[in-house]
Amino acid sequence: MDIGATHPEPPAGGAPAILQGLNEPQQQAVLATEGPLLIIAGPGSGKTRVITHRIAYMVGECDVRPWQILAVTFTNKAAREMRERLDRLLLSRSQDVTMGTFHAVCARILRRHGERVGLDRNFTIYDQDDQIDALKSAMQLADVDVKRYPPRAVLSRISAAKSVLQDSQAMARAAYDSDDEYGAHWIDTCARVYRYYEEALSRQNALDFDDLLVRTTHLLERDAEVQAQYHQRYRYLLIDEFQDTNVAQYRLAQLLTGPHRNLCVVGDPDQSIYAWRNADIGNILSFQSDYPNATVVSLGQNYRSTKNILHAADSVISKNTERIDHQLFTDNPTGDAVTLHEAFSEEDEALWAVDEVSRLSRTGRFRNGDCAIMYRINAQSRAFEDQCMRQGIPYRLVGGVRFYHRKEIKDAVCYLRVVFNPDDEVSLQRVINQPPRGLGAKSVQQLTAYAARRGLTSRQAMREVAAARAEKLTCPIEVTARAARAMADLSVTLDRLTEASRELGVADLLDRALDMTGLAKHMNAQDDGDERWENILELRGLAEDYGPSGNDTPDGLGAFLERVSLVSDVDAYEQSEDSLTLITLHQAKGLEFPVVMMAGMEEGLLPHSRSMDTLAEVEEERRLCYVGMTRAKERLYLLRSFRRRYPSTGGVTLPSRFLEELPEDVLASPALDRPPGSRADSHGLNPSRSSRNADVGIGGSYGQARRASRTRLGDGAGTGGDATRGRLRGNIDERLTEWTSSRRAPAEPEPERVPLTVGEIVRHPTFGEGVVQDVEGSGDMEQVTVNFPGAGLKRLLASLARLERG
DNA sequence: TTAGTAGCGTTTTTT
DNA sequence: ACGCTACTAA
Repeated sequence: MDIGATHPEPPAGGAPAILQGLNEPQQQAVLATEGPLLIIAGPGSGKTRVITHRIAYMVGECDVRPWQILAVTFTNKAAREMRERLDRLLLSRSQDVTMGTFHAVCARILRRHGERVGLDRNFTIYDQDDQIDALKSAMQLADVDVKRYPPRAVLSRISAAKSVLQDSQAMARAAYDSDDEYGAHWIDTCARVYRYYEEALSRQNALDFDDLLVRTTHLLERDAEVQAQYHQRYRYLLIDEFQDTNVAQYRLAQLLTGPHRNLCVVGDPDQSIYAWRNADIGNILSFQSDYPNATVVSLGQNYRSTKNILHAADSVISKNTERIDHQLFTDNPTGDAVTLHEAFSEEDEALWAVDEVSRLSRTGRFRNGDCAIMYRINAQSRAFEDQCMRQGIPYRLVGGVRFYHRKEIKDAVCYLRVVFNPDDEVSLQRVINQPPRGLGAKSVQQLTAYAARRGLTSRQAMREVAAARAEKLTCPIEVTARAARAMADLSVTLDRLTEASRELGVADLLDRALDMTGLAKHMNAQDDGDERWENILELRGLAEDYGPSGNDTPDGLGAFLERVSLVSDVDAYEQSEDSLTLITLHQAKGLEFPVVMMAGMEEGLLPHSRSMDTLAEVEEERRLCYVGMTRAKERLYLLRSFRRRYPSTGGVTLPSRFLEELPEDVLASPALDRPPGSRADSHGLNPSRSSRNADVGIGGSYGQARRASRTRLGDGAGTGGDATRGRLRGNIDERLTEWTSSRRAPAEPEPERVPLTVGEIVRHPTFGEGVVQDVEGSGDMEQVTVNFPGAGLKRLLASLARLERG
């Protein structure tokens, strides 16, 4: 608590320059270098600045060596940005500060010391697709019906267990101890699959994402020597985005923190948006009880957004019930009103948004690069991409269909993975008949069955086939002569490639692999081959940085594959200067833009239909909305479309409940000011609209309607609340009004809901059948706790959840 | 037994 | 507009 007394060597001669321009709490956070520290940092509070200044202060003023600092970030991108900022403060010395995600840090530790817990250095890292593949095989072995137990659901249960460091035995025990027979059976089944899955991954010398954390934790727990080594090495630990860490990560942080207890965590409960990935906000509470004497600093002043934007965001987030109230304030100007625009279709939404961006850049006040369009799901990006291409607006799509998930990339990478780790079953299965070489389902099945009987991996079995063939003996596996030859050939090819990997750089190895396996030829023969080949070339460009594997080269094939698994952010490479950013709300965390447009502010999209059954889910969606809004510095647009081709919205949409939570005095709704006639012309439901050419955005009635709204936008005056509400209620084209009102605003008051009772059986569209365990509140606030055998205990808002009495 | 195709159902967020 | 399954032709 008494910071001045604890930090080493208070600088002589007044305040250090590094504190210049920081407010009092920020200075406190920078100066508290020794001991545990918790920083609760609201959006735009200069958190990144505080962290980098803190590191710079430690190195510059406190005699801390850069390599003694470990900074854990949420994404690789965040690490890169932190390093760039730090570079400016520390110059070259920042290169010695270790930065990266938990997963990257763990991978490094395991490559180095994994052998101490029986892990081969050449382990493969399985991503989610690989996990599903491996899990399906495990379920087959465990004789579990994939129809009744969807692999995704099972995997997510297993992942939840790993996130709290529970192994299959512990999970089985938990199922056994459970007094709920129905749910216990489900968990027990998962635990059984889990055991097979564990064994399979261990045989294949593979780790999934969760394993990276779990295995590193085990390593540090069981090997005091290694743990002490890291305590020696890292004297200062820093975790950013602490609200998004899971239990395993927190445990890991504690293990890495030596007796010095120099653990600094930075987070914001209101920006916790990864609970679905088992992030546990309880970590913040745990930290406070584990380190009762921690210095706590709260950064509440916002330097990013205008008063209007902050007010709007605060008004939304304050609707969360499970929340520690956290006051935000800003000295920034009031700024422009928040703009609400309601389009008729997703194409119109995109047209309007891109038009608005180009209009803003014509005014000279903003550039394309100042603007970002944010959305809930990746599929929404398409309409915006189309519009950008039509209007010739340069854009940068972040994430999207992930580069490494494209089929051709995945195939090429899997070949390299098999070359690197011959026991990687998942990758081998994927490429064994890619390109088609006569090894169909039957042959592959025979191969795996033979391998299983003999206790071999498939790759070893293939070698036997090749050996038998070379000796002109009969094939040990019952397959056709053609299949036997194909197996033998592939086996020889892979062995040669493994051989070659010792002396070739990764790019050359890739070339040879593509050639020898026939993948290159196959791809070129395909219709969309050109595009695929482009992607392959991009991968090759990445591979050029990686040399031969050698014996202990740190930057060989292994490093390349690790990078491919852990770094998903390809677009970091083509950061062209002045282009519009298209990004999901999740990915936007930690970023800021002068102009932010949030698209698809509709029920079913935000909040997403798959995340609105429980109060906890809706509150996470609300936080997501809050994160998006607080990315905006100067202008915030909220976009919504009346119609959307998205199954969960059912064609006609309802406005997001979060729009209703906006304060009325910061809104401007430019569409209101349009002359009544212009709308139908400009936005009409004419289906041929999509075929028109690109000049429409400039001329035509649409442009006029937009110009009419511009005057209103400029003066920043808020539109009356009633009018705004009226728009939300569907004060629009008559055809639509009919549709929407028939769906949304019943003429008669809704019939009183008959409350559910404990013990009643209900049916839920996603979770299936369950038993009501508890009922609280009434009316719209009626909350029920239901035990679904397939999904566990869920707390649902009865008015929201689509429950049927069973 | 394999390869190619037609039709099916399906769509969150990501280290 | 996407991938997976089931079917058919070879």
